[in-house]
Amino acid sequence: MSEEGQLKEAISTLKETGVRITPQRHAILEYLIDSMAHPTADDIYKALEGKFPNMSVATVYNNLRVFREVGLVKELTYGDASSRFDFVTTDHYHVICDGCGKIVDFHYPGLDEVEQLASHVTGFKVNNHRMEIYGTCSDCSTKETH
Amino acid sequence: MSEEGQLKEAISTLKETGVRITPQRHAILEYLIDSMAHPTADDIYKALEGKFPNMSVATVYNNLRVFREVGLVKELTYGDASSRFDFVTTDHYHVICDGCGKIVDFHYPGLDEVEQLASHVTGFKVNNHRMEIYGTCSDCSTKETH
DNA sequence: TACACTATTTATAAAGATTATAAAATAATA
DNA sequence: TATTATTTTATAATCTTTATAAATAGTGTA
Repeated sequence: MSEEGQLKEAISTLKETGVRITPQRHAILEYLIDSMAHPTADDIYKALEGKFPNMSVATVYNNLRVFREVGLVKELTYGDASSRFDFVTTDHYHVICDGCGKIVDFHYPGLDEVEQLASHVTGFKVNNHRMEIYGTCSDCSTKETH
Repeated sequence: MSEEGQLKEAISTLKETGVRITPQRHAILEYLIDSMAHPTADDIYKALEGKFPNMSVATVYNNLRVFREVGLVKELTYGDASSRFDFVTTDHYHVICDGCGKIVDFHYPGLDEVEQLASHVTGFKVNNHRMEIYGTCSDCSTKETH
C-alpha cells in the first residue's frame, strides 16, 4: 500500500475507535509512516518542532501510547536508553547493527512452531513472540577493516 | 550443575579476568544464581539490604555491568521501566506472562536458519539474536475464568 | 603478617526518559 | 455556532541509571 493509503487507513482506525484527529496526531502518524528509521519519541519531537513550535514532549508520548493501544504502532525496547516506535505494517523482524544501531526490516515466515512448543512445555496460552537479530552492518564492517 | 558449583565457577571466571571478589559481588552472584526469578537491579538491592545495610545502588549497577561484560549475566530489556538480569547458564528463551509478568525458561535449539537468512538478505555479519514469547500463564488463565 | 597499590564501595548528585497534573485550547457533534 | 469532552501545553515530579570523588578494602609481595 502507498504511504498515503496507510495514513488514511490509520486515520480511519482512529476515528472508528473514537480517537480525535488533531494536527499533532496527523503529523506524528505521517512521520512514522514516512520515516523508514525507527524513531524515538525525542526524534519525533525534534522532527516536528519546526511545524509545531509549541508542541510538548508529553504530546508525543501520549499519542504514541494511544497509537500503541489502538495497535497502529509497536514499541521496541532495546538495551539503550529510549524506546523506538515502529508503524505496524506487516509482520517482520528487525536486524540491528551493534556498531551504528541501524535497524533493517527482515521478513520471515512466522515461527508458529516455536510458539506451539513453548505453549506445550510451559502451559501458557501463547499470544505472540518477538525476535531480533544482532550483527554488524556492511558499512560498519567496511570501517572496521580500514 | 549445582548452584554452589555455578557460584564457584563464576568466581573462578572473575578471578581469571582480574576482577576482585568482594562480599557484595559474592552476594549479588549468589542471589542471581539462587533466585529463579529474573530480578531488576532494585530487586537485588532490596534483597541484600539486610546483609549490607550500607550498600549503594550504584554498587549493584556497577557489578551487574561487570558481570555482563565478563559474560556471566545477561541483561533483558522488556517494555517496562527497568532491566532484568539473568545469570547465564545455557542458551534458552523466555516465555513471559502478560498477566503477572512471570518469566519461564524455555529451551529450544538455536534458530541458526533465521540468522543465516537474515545475514544473506541484509548483508549483516550476524552475531546473535534474541527471542521472547508472550502469553498468559495457567495461573492467570484460571483467574480470568472465575 | 604487614605493606603498598589499585580496584571497589559509598554517598551524593546529575542526567535522561517517561509520566502526572491542571489549566487552556480545540475537535467533534448536534 | 454552541457545547462538551478530549487533547494539548507547560511544568513538575518520578524513576532508572550513570558520573564523580573521597573513603575503604582486596590482592600480591616482601
